[in-house]
Amino acid sequence: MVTMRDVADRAGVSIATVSFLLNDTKPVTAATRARVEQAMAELGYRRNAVARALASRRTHIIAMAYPALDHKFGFSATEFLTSAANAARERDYHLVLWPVGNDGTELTELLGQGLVDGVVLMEVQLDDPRVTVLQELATPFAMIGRTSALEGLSHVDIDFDQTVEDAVAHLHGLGHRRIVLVSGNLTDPLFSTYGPYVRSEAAYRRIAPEYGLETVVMECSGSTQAGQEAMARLIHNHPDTTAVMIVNEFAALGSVAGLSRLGRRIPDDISVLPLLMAPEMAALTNPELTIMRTPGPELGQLGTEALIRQLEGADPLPPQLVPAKLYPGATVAAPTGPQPKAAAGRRGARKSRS
Amino acid sequence: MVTMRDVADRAGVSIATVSFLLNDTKPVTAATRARVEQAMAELGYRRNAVARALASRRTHIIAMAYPALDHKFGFSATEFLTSAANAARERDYHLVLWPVGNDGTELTELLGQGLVDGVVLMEVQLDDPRVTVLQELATPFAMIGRTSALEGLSHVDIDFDQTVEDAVAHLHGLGHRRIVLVSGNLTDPLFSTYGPYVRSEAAYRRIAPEYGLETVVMECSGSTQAGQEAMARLIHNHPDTTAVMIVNEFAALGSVAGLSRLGRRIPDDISVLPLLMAPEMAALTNPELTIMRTPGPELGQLGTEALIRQLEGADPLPPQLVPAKLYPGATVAAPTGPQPKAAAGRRGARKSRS
DNA sequence: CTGAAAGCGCTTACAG
DNA sequence: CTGAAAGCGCTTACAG
Repeated sequence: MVTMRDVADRAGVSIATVSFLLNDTKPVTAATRARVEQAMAELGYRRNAVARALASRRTHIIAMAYPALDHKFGFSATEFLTSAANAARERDYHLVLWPVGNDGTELTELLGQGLVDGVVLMEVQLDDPRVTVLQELATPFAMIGRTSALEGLSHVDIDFDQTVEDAVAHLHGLGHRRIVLVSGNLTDPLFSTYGPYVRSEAAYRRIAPEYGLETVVMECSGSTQAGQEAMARLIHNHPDTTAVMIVNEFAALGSVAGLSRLGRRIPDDISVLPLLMAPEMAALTNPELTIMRTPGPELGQLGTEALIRQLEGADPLPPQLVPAKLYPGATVAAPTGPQPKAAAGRRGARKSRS
Repeated sequence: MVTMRDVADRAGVSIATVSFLLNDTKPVTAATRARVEQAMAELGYRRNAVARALASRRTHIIAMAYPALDHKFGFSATEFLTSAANAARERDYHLVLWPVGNDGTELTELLGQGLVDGVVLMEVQLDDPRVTVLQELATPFAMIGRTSALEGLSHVDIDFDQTVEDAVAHLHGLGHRRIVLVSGNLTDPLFSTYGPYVRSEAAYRRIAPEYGLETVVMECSGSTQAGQEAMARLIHNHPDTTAVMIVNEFAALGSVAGLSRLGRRIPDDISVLPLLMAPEMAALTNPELTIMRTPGPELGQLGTEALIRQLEGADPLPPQLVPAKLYPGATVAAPTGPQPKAAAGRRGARKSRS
């Protein structure tokens, strides 16, 4: 292995000088620089990351902590992960993947090893024990998602308000007046404080009335099976529904299969609009889904960037909320059947929202 | 930060003794052990991973190198990744994710940093430049997948022969005599040497005749769109096909949609059997797919295990080939239409393969 | 069974 | 602008 010592000897300088040049931490004359750079090139020198980490107390490794047991690792999670890994690489950091429980004990254990400079937290609960752990250990971190209490916490997240607003506006504009939201299974303690469900539902309950719409929220677990079953309940309990918005991406896929099996034509009889989904997944159904596209690549990048800025002492990245944007497919269209009276009578009831 | 020095002082021993005990590398008397362990507990000592790495030349970090640009990161890849990350954690290793190109230049760059003990290679090409790089740098590695030349290379992979054999046997047993294989797009230089396509096709060409079947191989890129289009060609060129086996998981999903749009009933008119797919994906179609289930969790775990054994100098794990197993769904059934003469005439032509 | 000491390959005050 | 030296927190021959 070629060390800094070797380079210094060949260039006729001290190892300190090599280090200064390498890190651009002190000025070096052009002549010295040339000699050192030539020596490095000739020897094929590569700076040892471990030694650097020990001496500088900065490993340039960040961890992505995701609660493996509790959340399926779907397409969206994959987008977060790969974009975070790429963003880290671009900034000369490494990303390690830490599958940990939601309770923070494993996180404590891992952080104790001193291997990482900071942590990107995925699938954040409204009250997340991992946040407490990180704060107690004074470990820099950024959240992809948000706890309820946020003061001073670095985070990026989906803008659920804007996403739901855009989705409702789109459907309403097409003429839909019976729009149901399929959210999560809030009786499951794990998901009753899961941001995407809670925030989507809150946004829907606030926005739908502004459009003169009745609010109907259905609970549904995050699996294709559950999504399929939910559609049977929907048809039974809310037969006049013309459009369904659905939060979980797996359930959304199941809903299409479910409606088809129940003999409902999409989008002629009913429109389906997932609120959070990756395009790769949208292409999997027949017809291809119209979706609100999860900003996974953006958020993975932003979350990583927010963390690295903290680590480098740069200006902090302000919290960013990014909406899911409409990504056209073939499951949303104007309703064709007769409009329910109540809704029809409310046309124009939409409040101005300039 | 509590260091080994602090522990040693409080226990009244040298730091060497603490290290010996911690690593179980030299015997320590019960009395000494008790004192040291108490000191560690009282101080909340955690061994610093970076210092250990520098002194021992073993970082306990392994990298998963995946060619991000060239391969979609689908469900199967996610299964490999998460199971590898879990396996690493269980053995007290960390897994970093390296999105790298297929050509090995970035890999060289990253390996030079000395951060990882070894590499798990994903999406291995038959002739993979990354393998050359790893060998030249004498970096331990394990492949999930296989190059053509294998002597001495640690690897785990799908058992394509067994998988295709099982799939053909299953379909044949149900009465199918016109079984088409939809493989990859071999005109694309990147995929003409991609193991899953090449090996599936080779296995099919070898096995089908043993069952008295005519071999028909269709090319198809790895997207839902391509899978859909391939079905139009299939219906046109090979109208008497009763069953289709399809390698790529995205194309497989598209094929179901494509056949439906073309008015073919699945499985009444035609059976569909993907050769490599994750169950989460199989649930997405209507009807739900019968699949050969990719052994992603097994292979991710085995590949990681194979690498770690090399690193620890344990008995090497022999190369493992794991077949995809039949995972029942609703897209495979006995053919209902009239059997084509040629095939019918060959019944019983199956060679004995005891 | 235990310890003193060298060393892993860097970074970083400190001095000049 | 450059260098000598201490130190990061461990592991590991070597000696006893």
